[in-house]
Amino acid sequence: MTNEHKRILVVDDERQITRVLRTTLSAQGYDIRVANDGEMALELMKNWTPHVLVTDLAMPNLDGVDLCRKVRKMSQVPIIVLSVRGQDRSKVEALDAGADDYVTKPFSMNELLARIRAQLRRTPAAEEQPSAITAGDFSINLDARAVKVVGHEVHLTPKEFDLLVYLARRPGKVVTHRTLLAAIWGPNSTEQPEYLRVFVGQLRKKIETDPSSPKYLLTEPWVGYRFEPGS
Amino acid sequence: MTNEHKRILVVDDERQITRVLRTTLSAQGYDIRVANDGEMALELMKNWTPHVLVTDLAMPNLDGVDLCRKVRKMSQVPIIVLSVRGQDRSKVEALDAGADDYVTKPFSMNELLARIRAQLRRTPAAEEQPSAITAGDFSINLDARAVKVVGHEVHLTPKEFDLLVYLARRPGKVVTHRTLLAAIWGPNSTEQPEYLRVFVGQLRKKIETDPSSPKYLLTEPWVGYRFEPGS
DNA sequence: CTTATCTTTACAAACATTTTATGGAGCCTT
DNA sequence: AAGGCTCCATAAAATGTTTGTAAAGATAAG
Repeated sequence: MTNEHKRILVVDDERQITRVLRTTLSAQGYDIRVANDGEMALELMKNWTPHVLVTDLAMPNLDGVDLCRKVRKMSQVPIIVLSVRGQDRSKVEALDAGADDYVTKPFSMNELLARIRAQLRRTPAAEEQPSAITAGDFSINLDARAVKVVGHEVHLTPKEFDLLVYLARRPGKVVTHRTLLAAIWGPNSTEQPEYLRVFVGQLRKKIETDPSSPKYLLTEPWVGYRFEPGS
Repeated sequence: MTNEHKRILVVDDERQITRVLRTTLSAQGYDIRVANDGEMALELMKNWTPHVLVTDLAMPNLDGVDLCRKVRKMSQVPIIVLSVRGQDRSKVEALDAGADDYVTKPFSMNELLARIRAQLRRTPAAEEQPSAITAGDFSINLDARAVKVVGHEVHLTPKEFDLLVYLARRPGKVVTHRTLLAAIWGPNSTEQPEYLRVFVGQLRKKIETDPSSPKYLLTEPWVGYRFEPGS
């Protein structure tokens, strides 16, 4: 099994830790994203649906235990908790809150990697879980490839769908033409930005109420496009 | 959730340990059986199919790592390894051999109990495959390989049946051509998507009221097919 | 040998994508 | 302020691929 396309969300407020984890895990071929607190992690969960979540216990805003509880309400993703606290009370609390594993800091990176592999191994059916992106007016069911805008279902062609999903996973962020072309049409097609305009236009016709003054799929002149999920 | 009827197999050659575990786990309401080495554990596995396996690493006859490997060939039961060895090498080896968790001795009983709960939580009813699928207008008897659509029985050939069942198990989800071909015709046949069209056509002739505008077996152009059970 | 099933082939229709063309909006130079 | 330039939006034609369907050949079971 390759690690590619396996997404791991790392949650920790200490930059030191997140930097090391990002580097090491990326080197293993995993797809990594980092959140600095629980709130941020929950936001990311909605659009990015990682295959494993690795989180610290002590954090500002929303601590690890509460994060576990909230995540469990929306997902079965395996959770590995990292913490300096070695008492059983902490461990029991975290595990009963929904965590699947608890590793005490300082820990060996090899051990963490093995534990991640063990968690990934248990969920080959990860594909079976309905994955969806819900944000603002949008609800995108990745399995059914169905898109709903304010409750109204629209049908998209493959490229349109890929384009929307790519943007919807990065709400509010400007994505350059180059990046979009590379993401949807492959890295060799970054020279002709022609299609992009056409497809953005078609997508707008399907998802916008008034395609001539877009609300969701915005143009960032000279740079690229940006997706705003609305309300 | 009650712990009753949850079976835990404890494997350790030290009577001291097994006695404590048996007492504590039984007090929690679990159903316990003990094996004193790996061989014995494998024997027991065949007839008793525990919900969790807790095993020591160092054992006569068949050690913990080998036990993991052998168990994994026949079962997906969660395995928790107990060991005095705290080096990452041991941990990595055991986890990669199929263990789901690794606890270093001495350990707190509360922690072990929490880890057992965490493992049990992940496997609710994963095992049982229903012998029939009923959804919407369809009723599929997997044993008899018989299909009824709105009460009307239809006869399907083996491949047609396999195709329908594969799709019906994932209602609403788009299944790619590649996946379908691999599932029905074997992983080597993903290059010739010819049959698929033909079989989908035949299946439609048999299950759809109007095959030219399908209602149940839908095409997702450029992607694959999708099954909707109707009403 | 007959029958049921599976495989292969061929072609028109349906569809997504790519290409091309046109008009407009904003920015810079003069 | 006017012209030239680039970038953006849109429509529509051209291209190429995928899909539905029928039917003929191949294979296996009884």
